[in-house]
Amino acid sequence: MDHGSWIGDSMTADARPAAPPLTERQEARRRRILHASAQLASRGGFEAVQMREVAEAAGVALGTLYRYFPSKIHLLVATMQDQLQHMHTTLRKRPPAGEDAAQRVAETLMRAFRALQREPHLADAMVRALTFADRSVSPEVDTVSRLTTAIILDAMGLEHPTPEQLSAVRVIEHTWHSALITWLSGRASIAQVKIDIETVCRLIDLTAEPGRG
Amino acid sequence: MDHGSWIGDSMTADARPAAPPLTERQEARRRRILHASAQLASRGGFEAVQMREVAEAAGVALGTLYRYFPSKIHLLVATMQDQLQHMHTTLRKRPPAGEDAAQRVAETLMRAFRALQREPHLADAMVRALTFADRSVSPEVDTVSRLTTAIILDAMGLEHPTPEQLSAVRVIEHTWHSALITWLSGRASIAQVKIDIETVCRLIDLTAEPGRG
DNA sequence: AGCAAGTCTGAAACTTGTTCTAGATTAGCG
DNA sequence: CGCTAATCTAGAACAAGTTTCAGACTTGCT
Repeated sequence: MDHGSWIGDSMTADARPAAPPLTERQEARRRRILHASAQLASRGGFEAVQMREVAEAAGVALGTLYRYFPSKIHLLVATMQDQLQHMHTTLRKRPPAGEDAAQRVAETLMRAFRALQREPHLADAMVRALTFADRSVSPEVDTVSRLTTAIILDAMGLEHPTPEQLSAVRVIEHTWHSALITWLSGRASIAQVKIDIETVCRLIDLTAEPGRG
Repeated sequence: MDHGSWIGDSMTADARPAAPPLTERQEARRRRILHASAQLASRGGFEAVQMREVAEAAGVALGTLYRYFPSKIHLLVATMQDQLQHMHTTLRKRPPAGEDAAQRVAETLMRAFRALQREPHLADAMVRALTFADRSVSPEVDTVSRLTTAIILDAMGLEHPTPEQLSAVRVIEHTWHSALITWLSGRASIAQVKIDIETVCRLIDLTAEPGRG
């Protein structure tokens, strides 16, 4: 239940001193662990990411794995953070081309969705971990959430969103996560996820500032 | 991984013969189990619902518990089904009084939210189980989803919703579940959940049939 | 180089969800 | 009532996440 401080623990709030800078070998270990995690997840989803196997595949002792990531959930959320970062840079290269903000956001999310479809097991592991995470993972989940928000705001082309627009973005994120869950558990089709995304994106029109981008 | 057929397994599809009718003692056992589950969940949330403890509190052997509910997730989803049923009947007694459909839905969901706030640990256990459930629990999760849909449609006062309206309802459900998650994990305040609910309910206005209730 | 503090390893132990087994109990039926 | 199949019980066993520990290795510092 209680995890002490761990390697890479930067603690956003000022509760603890800033992150200890990682040595090169530590950085390499961290990367190997995340890579192993993503690899195993790609094979068999959440259940296939077994801590002993991750440790072995990363060439690291079990105790060390737990020092870097204090739980399986932490590990998978960090994996998602990693993947999202990739996606964000990829998306920045080819921004969506839609007419209005709603279209661009929908297009962006559908692009992300297609990427997830290529690795459905990985998506399963990451999304399940994200929604299952309890309070002890809040800072990490929050980072993921901020990244997602940034991606959506990018697509909207907004620098200084109004509170109303931020609400719409939050609702879009809610829908995005939950729609993914229903798809992953086989309760909704790809087409249905598409419809839901397009539906929720219409909220953006409701909050558009007249005479602005 | 593979659970055989179990007590109370009614199997909506015609893959298996219909539900074996439960004897009185079996019905009583099932109730005791669900009661124990809710009780333990109310104390300490998801983690506090431990299968051995549930079995003991229900006065039933561990193997029997698993015969009635093939996994902890199944048990908690069934618990949620149970609670939702109560809520539905309660809500029917005092229908929401708002002017338009969006207001009534928002009011209904906020009422449900307040009920959950009274037992936050129970809410934690049920909602986490619901979103963590994998394909093997799809039928049960689907039942919960249909119940939720029914509650929302009740609030809207619709008998024959259009496909567009059903999309809106699905998006509202997505927001509802995901907003609850963020609240439970301490990443969103009660006020923020309220705003998100009200925001997403504005979608209803977008899909209102002109000249109909 | 040589020491102190911190880190990593390998292996065992512990926890809780899940499965299995042998025998006792119960339900349905002639 | 007495039989048979299904169900229930107690308890062991197994699986995977998590914790712990003694000893080896690194790092930073002088």
